[in-house]
Amino acid sequence: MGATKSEQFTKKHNAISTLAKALGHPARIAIIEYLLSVDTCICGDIVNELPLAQPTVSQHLKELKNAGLIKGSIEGNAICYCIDEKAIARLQNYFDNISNKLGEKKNNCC
Amino acid sequence: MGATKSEQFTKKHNAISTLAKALGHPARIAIIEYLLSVDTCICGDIVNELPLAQPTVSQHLKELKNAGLIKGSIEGNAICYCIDEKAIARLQNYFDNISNKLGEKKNNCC
DNA sequence: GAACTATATCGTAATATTGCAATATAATAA
DNA sequence: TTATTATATTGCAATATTACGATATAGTTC
Repeated sequence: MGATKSEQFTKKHNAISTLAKALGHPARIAIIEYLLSVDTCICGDIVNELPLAQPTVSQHLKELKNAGLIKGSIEGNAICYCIDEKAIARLQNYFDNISNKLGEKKNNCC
Repeated sequence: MGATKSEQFTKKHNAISTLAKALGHPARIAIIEYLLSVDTCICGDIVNELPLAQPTVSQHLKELKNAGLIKGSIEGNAICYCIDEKAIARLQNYFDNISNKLGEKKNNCC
């Protein structure tokens, strides 16, 4: 016991929870916000932006990448990490949808 | 070591990551979707909807509640759980914002 | 009151995540 | 080639999460 029973849930539920999970750490939100704030994509100084050691940052970047939230391309010596708009669009869509459905509901609730 | 260094990050980053983290499990997404699908709020049969034991479901509900994503009100013997629209609105807003900012950017990226 | 129903909490085992020092890899610069 | 720089991987300790049986709590019904 202890392992998440992901197989028991639908692909759709797993897909959304994977995206959400990747954003479920302040360091990873900070990374997303940093990528959003820099205009050109001279990333790599993300490490300097965060109060964490380089291996830890690398690990967080890997998780964001695995979840499909960011993508990285090699830029000579450094690596250029960017937000993947598709993942953001998927999340935006998801919450828009929930919001709409909540709006349609009669408020005979809690 | 091993504990998340949440204190090192801004309140805003922690606030969003807390919401995202709460949605970072397929069971909790399934709960949200179930709450969304039932019209009147005769909850309590969430346990029957999920492939998990009652204590586990109760724990997931607690986490959603702690994060502010759902609220519950006692309805006689049972409990009526509902989505908290404010939390959804916050998330919707957050991703809308990111999406907009990404749109404004010149695509000199990855 | 006792029995029943719905939910929460406790305790604990299995697993996952977080963080970092040390080290590896790979490109660039000297 | 030998630094130097940028990033990734390994290994491991600390902590957190997930899951559930057993049990507690609290309301309902009889």
